[in-house]
Amino acid sequence: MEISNKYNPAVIEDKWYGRWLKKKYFHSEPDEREPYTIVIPPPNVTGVLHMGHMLNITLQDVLIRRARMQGKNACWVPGIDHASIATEAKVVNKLKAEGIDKNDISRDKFIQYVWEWKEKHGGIILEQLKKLGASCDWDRIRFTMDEDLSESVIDTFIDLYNKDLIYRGVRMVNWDTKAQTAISDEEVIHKEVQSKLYYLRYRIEKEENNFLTIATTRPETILGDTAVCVHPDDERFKKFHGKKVIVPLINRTVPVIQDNYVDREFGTGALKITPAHDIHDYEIGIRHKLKSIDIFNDDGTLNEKAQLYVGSDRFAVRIAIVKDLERAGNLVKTEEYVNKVGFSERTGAVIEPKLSMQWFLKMKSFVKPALEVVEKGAIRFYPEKFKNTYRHWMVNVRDWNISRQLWWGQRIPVYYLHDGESVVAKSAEEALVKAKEKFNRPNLQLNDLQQDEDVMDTWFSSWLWPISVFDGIRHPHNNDINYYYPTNDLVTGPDIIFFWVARMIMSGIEYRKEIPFKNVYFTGIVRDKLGRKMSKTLGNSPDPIKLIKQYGADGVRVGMLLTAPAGNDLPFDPSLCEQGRNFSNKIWNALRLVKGWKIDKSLRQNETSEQAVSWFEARFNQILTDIENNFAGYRISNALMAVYKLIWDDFCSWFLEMVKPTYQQPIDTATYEATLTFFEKLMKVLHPFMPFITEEIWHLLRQRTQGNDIIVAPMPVSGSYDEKLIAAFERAENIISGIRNLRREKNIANKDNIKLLVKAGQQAECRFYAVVAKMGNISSIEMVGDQPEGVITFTVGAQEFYVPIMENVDVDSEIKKIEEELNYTKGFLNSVKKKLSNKRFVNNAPIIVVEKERKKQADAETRIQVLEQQLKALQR
RNA sequence: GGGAGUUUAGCUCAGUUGGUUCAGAGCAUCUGCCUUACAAGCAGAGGGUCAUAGGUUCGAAUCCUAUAACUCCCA
Repeated sequence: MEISNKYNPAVIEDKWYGRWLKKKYFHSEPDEREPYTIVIPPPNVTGVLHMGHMLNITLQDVLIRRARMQGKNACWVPGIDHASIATEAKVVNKLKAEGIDKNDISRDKFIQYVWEWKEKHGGIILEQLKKLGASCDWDRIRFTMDEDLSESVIDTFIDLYNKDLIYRGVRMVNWDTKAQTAISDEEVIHKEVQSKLYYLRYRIEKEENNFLTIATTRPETILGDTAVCVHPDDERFKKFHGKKVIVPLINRTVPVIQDNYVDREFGTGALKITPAHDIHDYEIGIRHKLKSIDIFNDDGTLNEKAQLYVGSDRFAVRIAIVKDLERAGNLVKTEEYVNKVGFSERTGAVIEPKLSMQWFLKMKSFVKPALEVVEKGAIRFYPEKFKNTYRHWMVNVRDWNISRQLWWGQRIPVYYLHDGESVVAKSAEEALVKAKEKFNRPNLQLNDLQQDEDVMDTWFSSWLWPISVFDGIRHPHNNDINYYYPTNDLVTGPDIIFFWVARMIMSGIEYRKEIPFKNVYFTGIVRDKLGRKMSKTLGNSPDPIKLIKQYGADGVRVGMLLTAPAGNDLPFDPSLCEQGRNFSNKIWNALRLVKGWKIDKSLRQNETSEQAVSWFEARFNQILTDIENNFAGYRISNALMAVYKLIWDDFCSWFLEMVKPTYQQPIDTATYEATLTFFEKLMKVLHPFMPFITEEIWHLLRQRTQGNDIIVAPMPVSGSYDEKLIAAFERAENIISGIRNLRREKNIANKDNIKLLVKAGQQAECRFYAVVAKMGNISSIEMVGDQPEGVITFTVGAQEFYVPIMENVDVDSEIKKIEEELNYTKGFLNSVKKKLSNKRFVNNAPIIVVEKERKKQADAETRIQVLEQQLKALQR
């Protein structure tokens, strides 16, 4: 068989992905097997594949493929979410470019445009996932705006409303002036910025030259001031108590009030109060029954209530008003100042605290059970440290603002009458029936009802995801939800622990009385080499599709996983994928070697091969146990590293070298069969990590019947193994390494065979001498009594070995070598003796530990004896 | 301002309830090899005061206290 000497992934990957799809291996239907379920964290409909997805998806694919091979009914549900703000912004911009203003078209027309956009550009990302090998059940793709999922969202709203958990009210919200909608607390990013602190003086009413000075970072908001506040105990301001001051430029008279909130150390100790535009001022305003003057329009420009600068943007006004204040003599001084400013996660706009009417979900009743399932371990977090973050948020949780002033999303199912009364219903028709009854007004018509203009937060769809993808909200007893829920593992980033993970736990308990998943694996955040988050604006993210072309999907998967332990940041360097590609190539070449062998059925298995096979059998089971433990603890990268070394070091470097027949010689059947079987097992263990190359090799190793594909082959399970055998082999490895060192030192080429003499004694025996002979190219191994003339020596443990050499032995260098070893061993012995002579150690330490030390002492002593004898022999 | 976490080799990280000369892995580096599967390779080697200072203990990378630096979350 001709197999190219470089592995070529591109063709093979497309071929196998196509066949897997065709055979429906990814598809799952409920049956009698144990289910294993993952729901994908739905990417944005607007998104394109980035490195974060690559990591996340690779991990999920590893888990799902492993479960599939373990005989479970594996179901990985893919999907996308509608990303209300981002998508709406995209479409608004697109329309603007075409000369269409959103405000000039109807809501229905706009939504139609969004759907068109979605059909054309949405969900590219899912197609890209296929390139990576993702084995999602593509027949189960869900979209948060699908009819059934939308209905689930509406039903949930109505249900929670009826349970009195949803309310509407005017609150201070985070206003995104660009998207012109409120956003939740979690969508605000606080960043430190360099700004200025302006000291402004307010004249005291009815007094000519008496002023009170305040400090502010937002001078433009003085136009909305309704008070100035000082600390009640602050001596400096006692004289102003009960007085009034005049707001500069607009000459509004406002009271000086007292409140403990004021930080006396900050600024001048006096605070201007603008209840409409600051959350703390808002609260003070309520306490002191202050008026609230909202001076901003929704887009961040000033309205007529500001009196001045009407129509100008808030940041332009800041510059202008400072000049005017200076001119009017109110600006005392300006200081440089670093403060934290909130930005919109979606649009980047500076958040404007704004009073507005919104819908909220009460969170309090959800907290206790949602916290408990994590605290008590019903749901486990990997790494565990995120429990702290979760707890902290839960304990301090605030009501969730679920309304958004947008059109793209599920519209709030509340219908208002002209007099402001309202009903909550699934449709206008239903609302009409309800309204007629509720208000006893049988003559009401459909056009007497006006539906709420707002839509719901996208996360209000996502929090139902593990339930709604199986239609478990609308039909709580259907087969799918009963079978697949709760799901098993969730793989996601720690950045959405509150947005999403916490809320799914809440909704799961509320609607299924059960947790939505058992384990949450938090991935690291993919960063560039300099530690910066990968982002489009920085342009520091490599194109995943290009990477796959360059290194193969398997190579990229390995590259992502090897250095990505859970929860740690992953500083990504494309050269990591090179390691993955090299590994593919290594495996490929192992295949070429094995498939190149000629088999001779008449040949009996030689001793070396027999030993090699018995060792690898044991070694495989030993490492497989490790791998299983790593999976159990979600140490996925450790599991991969273990297979990597098992294949590269143990299988390729040791096993294959041991059983490899000499050039152009045939191999016996028993060894050949054993080799193929090992190779097969290794490919199975590796398959979840590197699905493509393993499937290809699976089919090249042996003829397979229809349907005998590795993707559905049973995963090997670790068996017991002989630890003594493995230890004995390690000793053989040490002997071989001794021989290799000796060859290098004495410049004896590998192809020149040598003799090995073993000093007779207790430790002289080794069950792997045949292996030693082959790997060291030894012509014969003989037992001898005393050290013969003309040999050089090396020791393994306390066992001496001699190799006769042609040239004269360099006595001096031999002596030096032995003296070095002797020194080291004596030092070691000393430290052990010191320990043992310490009575408190011997009395207090566990017996096993003391025994170990005694054994060390004995071993060191015999070794010293041996070395000293060698030294004597040389010095003769 | 409040909270959490991190600090071990050039880089990324292991190090399980203190106990082997305990300081480890992968990559990178260096040396020697085109040895008939693989130079995308083989055989070797070097490299760390376990952030700092105290403490507990027979014994500390591991437990405690303080300090420093960094990261994240929240207000």
